[in-house]
Amino acid sequence: MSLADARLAQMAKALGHPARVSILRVLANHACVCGDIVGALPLAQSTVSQHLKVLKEAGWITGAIDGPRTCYALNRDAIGELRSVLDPLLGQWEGAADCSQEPSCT
Amino acid sequence: MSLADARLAQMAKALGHPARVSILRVLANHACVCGDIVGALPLAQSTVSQHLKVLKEAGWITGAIDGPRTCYALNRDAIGELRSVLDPLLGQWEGAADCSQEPSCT
DNA sequence: ATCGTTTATCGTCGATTAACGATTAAGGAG
DNA sequence: CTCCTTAATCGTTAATCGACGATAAACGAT
Repeated sequence: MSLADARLAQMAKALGHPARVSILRVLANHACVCGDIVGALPLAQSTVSQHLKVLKEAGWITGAIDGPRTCYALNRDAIGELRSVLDPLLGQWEGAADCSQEPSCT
Repeated sequence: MSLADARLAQMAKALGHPARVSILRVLANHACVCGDIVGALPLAQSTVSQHLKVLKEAGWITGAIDGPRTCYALNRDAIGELRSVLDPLLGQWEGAADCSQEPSCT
């Protein structure tokens, strides 16, 4: 229930949709497009806009207004943040007790 | 839309709830408990059971039946799988074009 | 000032999720 | 066999999500 749990859950939740993973992949390859994402995905413009909003609120991307369009880019800080939150959890993995050898389970 | 996208989304979606992150943390610390998780979280037994089911279906944990109880453990393979899917994506990050310097955005 | 382009927001609808209590199923202990 | 414990499942309810079309807002160009 820690704050880190909530933050990790927020980032993971934003990742938890195939369309949003695809969007991140598009942004990783290309530069920062916007309406181009609509062209790259089989989704309506409003739907893509919604997904972008979710990703932005979770901190995965940034959006810069550029005239009539908005330029989206990956947020590099998000990587570090994800790793800093995920690694401690995954690090414990390695040393985690194995059920089948634990007396509490047999 | 690749298969990897769907898999990543599936794992992330399962992580995308604070209670499930907490459950993973409990399993990382302790050994593999089961009803103990109910005691560690402010949730009803049926709710915890549901979350465990989600985590198991996503491959995050394994469940071994042990008499009248079930012993849950972190699935070590999940770490590797997550990393193998996530790292290539995050790796592209570093080389991703920056919006503010791209001609397509100015 | 008006038009066309681009994106965000609104309203809606069906599907899914999260939570709970109640019930059922499976074993171990007496 | 009968209790007791443990966990999974069922049924329900409220809330959230995902998708869409339609609309509105912001801006550049004519």
